[in-house]
Amino acid sequence: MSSVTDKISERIPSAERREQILEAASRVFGERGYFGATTDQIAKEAGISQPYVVRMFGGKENLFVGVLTRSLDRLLVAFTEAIAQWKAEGSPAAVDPASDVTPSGAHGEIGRRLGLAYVNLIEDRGLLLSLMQAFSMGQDPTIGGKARDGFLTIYRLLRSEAGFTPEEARSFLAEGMLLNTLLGLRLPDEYGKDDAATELVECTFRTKLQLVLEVSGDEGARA
Amino acid sequence: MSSVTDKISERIPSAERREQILEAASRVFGERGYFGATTDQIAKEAGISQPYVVRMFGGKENLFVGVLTRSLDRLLVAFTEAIAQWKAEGSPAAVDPASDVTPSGAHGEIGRRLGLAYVNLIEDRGLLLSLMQAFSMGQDPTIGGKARDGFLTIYRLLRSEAGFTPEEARSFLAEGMLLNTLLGLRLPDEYGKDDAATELVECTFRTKLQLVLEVSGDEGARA
DNA sequence: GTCTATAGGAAGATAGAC
DNA sequence: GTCTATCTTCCTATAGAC
Repeated sequence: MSSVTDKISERIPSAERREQILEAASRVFGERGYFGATTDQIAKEAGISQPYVVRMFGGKENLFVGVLTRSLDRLLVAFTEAIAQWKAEGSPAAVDPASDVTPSGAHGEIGRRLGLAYVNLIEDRGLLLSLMQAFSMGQDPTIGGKARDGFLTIYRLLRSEAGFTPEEARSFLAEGMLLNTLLGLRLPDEYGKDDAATELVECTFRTKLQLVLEVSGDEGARA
Repeated sequence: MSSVTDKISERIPSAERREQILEAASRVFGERGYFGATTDQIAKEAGISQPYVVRMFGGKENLFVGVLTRSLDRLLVAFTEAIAQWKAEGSPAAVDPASDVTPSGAHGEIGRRLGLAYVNLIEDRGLLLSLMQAFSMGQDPTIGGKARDGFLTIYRLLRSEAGFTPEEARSFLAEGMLLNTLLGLRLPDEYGKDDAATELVECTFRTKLQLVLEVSGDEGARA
């Protein structure tokens, strides 16, 4: 059996190893970005050697694309499920545009469900942060295209499946991008330490405050 | 007089040179992020040698902090001016909270003015993108703190000077973060090429479409 | 104030053994 | 499937001349 001090990792199927690496990479890329992250940090996080990481994915860029693809897939799945469930429970067929004016952010019940599904993704440490990192790389020849595609796929899903108007979709995405930004800033770590930070975090994460603070704390402890 | 092919740059006051470097750095950091940008790229962009960039700021990190500070200053100035002008023209002393429910995003006239001031900052190529990059570096011991401070300063300004409620401030910031994200994704470059991209860009930048497309195009041409 | 030369140190990738 | 050793490239920072 393998002990913690073994230098050579247990021999496991490559598919499984691949997934481990993607998870580790998601966290490290999320923390430090594409350029800031090193394949060595990712390897250590995954408990294997640096060359193995590179060999498995054929290079750092491919690995990042893998992480991005995985993150987008999970996000799409989460949204698709939320929409399916909403429809199954009998969604208001079509909202009268004129009456669809709610105080903060418009979009009704489906908006609330999608928002919750989004916040729940924080549990997958690194997912939203990796996405955010990718979304700042539009200029990159390889990554930029994938990032735009993914973002637009989400937009189309909101428009056609969730029935959002362009305004509603924009507003919903905006909330998501703010959430990403607060995570990127590590503002949840300031909760209780700074009045403005506390108010803003509370106001943004109301529904899931506990989750956010726990996850944020974990990350702080490891760094 | 100096010709374009001169190897040695014109001798100019250090304050002026400093500003040139900050401008160049703002663009490069905005494009590639803190880790992705190299001091050499910045030097080339500024038309001077790499060691001079380092010497002038004492290191890459200090340079980034300089860029961040400059960006935040300009943003604060723009907002402060917009608020001052709004107040001078006789702002509705205090909005009745119950009636302050507008279709897309709440916040009334002052929100529109601040939003316009924000979009206008796109003209300073690199400013918003550098900010966005900084906002994803909360984990960095040096930069993270400055970034959080800056973000919270904006938040406090919105709350106390512009009279926003927490909800309004959050909603306003969210719109800003979406705008940053679209710029980071280079989505304006897709305008007219993809239906979803066109719709979203149009919907987000309505007031300033022309400006956005021009600036975005410029960047594309240089890359 | 500005440069050239270069030291010193990562970091990504490859070769090859087990 | 996984590692050790190492090549090569690139980058920040320093030294020192003009």
